[in-house]
Amino acid sequence: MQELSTKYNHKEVENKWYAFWEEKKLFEVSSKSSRKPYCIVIPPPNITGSLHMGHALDGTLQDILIRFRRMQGFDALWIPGCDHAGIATENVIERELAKENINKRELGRDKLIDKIENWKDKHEKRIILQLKKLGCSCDWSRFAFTMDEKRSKAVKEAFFRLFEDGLIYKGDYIVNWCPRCQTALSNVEVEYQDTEGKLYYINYSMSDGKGQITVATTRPETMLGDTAVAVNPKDKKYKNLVGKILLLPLAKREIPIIADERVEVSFGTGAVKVTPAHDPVDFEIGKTHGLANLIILDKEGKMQQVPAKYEGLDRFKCREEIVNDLRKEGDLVKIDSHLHSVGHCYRCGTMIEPYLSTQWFVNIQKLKEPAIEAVKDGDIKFVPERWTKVYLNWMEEVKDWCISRQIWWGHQIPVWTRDIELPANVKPTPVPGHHNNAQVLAAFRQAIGGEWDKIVAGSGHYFLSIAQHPDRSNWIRTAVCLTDEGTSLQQLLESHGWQRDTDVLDTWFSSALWPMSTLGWPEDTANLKKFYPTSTLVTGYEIIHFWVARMILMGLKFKGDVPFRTVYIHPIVRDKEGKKMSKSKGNVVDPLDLIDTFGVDALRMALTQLNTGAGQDIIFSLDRFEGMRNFSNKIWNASRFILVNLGDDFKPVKDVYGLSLGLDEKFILGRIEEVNKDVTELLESFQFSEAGELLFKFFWHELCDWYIELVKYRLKGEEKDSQIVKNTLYYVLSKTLRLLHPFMPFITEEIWHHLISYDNTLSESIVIAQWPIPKIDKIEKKVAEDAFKKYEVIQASRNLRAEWNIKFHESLDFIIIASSEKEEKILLEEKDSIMSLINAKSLQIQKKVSSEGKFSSGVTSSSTCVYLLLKDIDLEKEKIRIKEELKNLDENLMRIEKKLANKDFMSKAQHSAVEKCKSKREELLKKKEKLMGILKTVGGR
RNA sequence: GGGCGAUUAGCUCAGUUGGUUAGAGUACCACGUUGACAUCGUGGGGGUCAGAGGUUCAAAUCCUCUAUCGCCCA
Repeated sequence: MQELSTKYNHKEVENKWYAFWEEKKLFEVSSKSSRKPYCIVIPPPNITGSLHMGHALDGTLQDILIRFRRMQGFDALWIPGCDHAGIATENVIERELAKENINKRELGRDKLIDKIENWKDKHEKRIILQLKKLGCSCDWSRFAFTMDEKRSKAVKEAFFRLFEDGLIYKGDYIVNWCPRCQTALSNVEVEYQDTEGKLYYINYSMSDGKGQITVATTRPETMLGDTAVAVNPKDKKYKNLVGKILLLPLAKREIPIIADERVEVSFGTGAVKVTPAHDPVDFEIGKTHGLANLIILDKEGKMQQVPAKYEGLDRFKCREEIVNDLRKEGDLVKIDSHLHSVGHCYRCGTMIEPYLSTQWFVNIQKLKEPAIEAVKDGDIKFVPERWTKVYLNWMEEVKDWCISRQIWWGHQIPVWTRDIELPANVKPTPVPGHHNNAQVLAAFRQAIGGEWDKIVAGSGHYFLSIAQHPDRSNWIRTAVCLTDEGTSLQQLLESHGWQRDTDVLDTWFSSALWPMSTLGWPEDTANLKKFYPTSTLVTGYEIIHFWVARMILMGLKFKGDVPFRTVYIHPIVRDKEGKKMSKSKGNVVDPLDLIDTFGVDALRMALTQLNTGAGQDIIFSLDRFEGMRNFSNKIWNASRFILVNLGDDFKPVKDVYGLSLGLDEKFILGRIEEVNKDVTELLESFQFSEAGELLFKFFWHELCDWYIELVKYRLKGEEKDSQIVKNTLYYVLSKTLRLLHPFMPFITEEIWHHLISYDNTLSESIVIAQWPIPKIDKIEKKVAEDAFKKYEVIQASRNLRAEWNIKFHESLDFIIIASSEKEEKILLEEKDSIMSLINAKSLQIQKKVSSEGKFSSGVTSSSTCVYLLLKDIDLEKEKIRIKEELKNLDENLMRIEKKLANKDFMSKAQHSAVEKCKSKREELLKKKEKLMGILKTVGGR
């Protein structure tokens, strides 16, 4: 037996085992094995960042599940990977370029992508390293990236099929535009701040000069783009005005008054201006009412297509001008101050501009039904259940998914378009997607010089969509979607004037395919057959919409089956003030720092316990990490104690239950079987914190505080007895280590390797050790009851020592009077171990004590009396002490008597509740009697 | 505006379908280094379960309202 340090040194231990696991390929899973599949795909961290506490929690929970299932004998496959985070990544690189005064447009698309790829390789390595540091047992041979070849293939295939089915279309959409960064922002990149703004009340006059209506707006400059004024149809004060025509001030353009339910009656005057091209709600209203979209701002936020006076003005400057002019014309009624939430660019802080642009969409309305049914029918289960509602609410009201982004880093949309003029006598097909209109097709063929057939002959997979040109009659817009890039078909198309769309797809488009694409889809692979649907998805609630929902939509569409059976939703880790951690706030905690300080096992255990059942957000606090570091040390030292005491020659028996076990053995063995059963059930039902806490309590407060303390003296005693103790310790430790392993993989592996020296049938790594099977038939309720009687006597004795401030090393004389024959028998049998734990010089177990004795006394819950003999006892103090206890007991007793005196309780309460109450009363009465007796001998009444 | 959730010890949090004297980690107090562990041991103090009503024999737990805080969607 080598020397073991008295302190657990996590750094030494952690460094060696991950390399060992990798070398032995313990995490790699084959699709050919016949074992049952259990599969998790990682929610891909994005390569812009390093891992934060959220990832640490996410990774820990997934790893617990995977390690648990692997030990249970499943083919437990955890597929790792990263996503390319289009906008965020491109922006990081752009910022780096900006430092060198380079603009991405000068650099060009290809060179920018080269730069990003270099950067990506570096960051991807770092993320992998971090996941390994966390102990994540992923199958690294299957590492996937959303833009690698296989995943790209999946993206193209999915896009093609959706396009072919007419589920992808191009349309107008209001995006969040940053006039400074010159790009559209995704919703998550917009930060909303409550801002003290102004509410302007403006009079719009009727075109016939009869009357007017007052509208309220926070952005008067956009009035130049107004195409209507809207009121709520339920609003009585405007009922008669709906349908009337107004003359827009300053622009002097005629616009109608319309009625729409989306108008809030209580906002301003209840009448609002409608600027469809510059406000998301107005855009929706405009669509309903067929209003024109007037785009009056350019990409830099300057006015355009407005009266010459305002043309080219910055939006804020223009606001001043407009307000002045309205005032001059007498159309400005008043200006109120107004608090509202305004979106700002998360990178540069510029106020974002809702901006109308043409984007690609997936028609979700046609896909969502099965995604709703799957969850309603229980094909997919959310844990905790309450997230089901969040998912369903969103899915039921889902809008079509805007999948295009005006950036370069991502999957470029595989569509080539060309506009073609038709002969005057042919009418274009109005609906896109139908290229079976013979007349149009014929005309189309003719229009491109009869070369179409030549172009497409034997040139692979394509889909041609023809639609009427949006602006020119008698023109068509053709769009060809391809499944492959760099083909001869692509070259031919391009040489014939087709141009590829420059947009790229939303990162979530590729992530949505992740559970399939990581298993090889669209190929019909053995992996896909074995592991799809995957078992569990573990992720935070903030991406239920972004990701979980879309994976379900895509899985059902392309595989006809859900992507996973269970979605485990965990909370967000917040800082100590409850704020979300973010780089810009500077409140992030780096898990690697915590690992360095406390050890990764402590970090994992702490996160597990903080991730409580209710799914409450986790408020970061160091206490728990410290506590779990201490726990690691406790495990280390208890194991060290056991190993040292087993000695070098120990050989475990085959069946510990075949030995003649004492009460303490029976108790601790019964408990480990129980814990074994409970931890298994808890993990199967995703109750991570409960499982972790149970193991913590068992190890520290049952195994260490009781069993190990009780048997210390026996290890030095008679050989036959010490063998029983050693075998029990060995058995319990070996089971506990395996139960702890999913939570604390490193320390358990380290100790496991010490156990291997005693038993060469143990697996070469705890990673692949069999999950222990609880021997439920060995759990005896009576054993626990008996053991508790003994432990209570010990506690009572310790209590007395503490009351009189007597140090433990002072050996003392004790007398016990058992409350029953049965208990007396137990205590007699257990006398030696009781004496060792209370450091008794002598211990008499007798029927009664002499009334002249000088002792301090305590009574256990079963009314066994423990007497500590003292030479110089302060009888007054002892009296007060006993009286105090009696008072306490009386209060208790009164409460119970009151209950039992209540007729309603006796007649209506469950029988078991009444019985429990009665036996409690008996217990207390008996105890009271003993205490009274003691009080009498002390001389008090 | 719609929805979801929270409020329990100084701090961070548990508390399954109502029935314990309401628990844990941490902090605090007293005593203790007895060879597994001071990252420890033994013992202890500390809570009107946000507030008000209600249902019930019985409420931290179920219902309603109020207050405060947080999140999501619009």
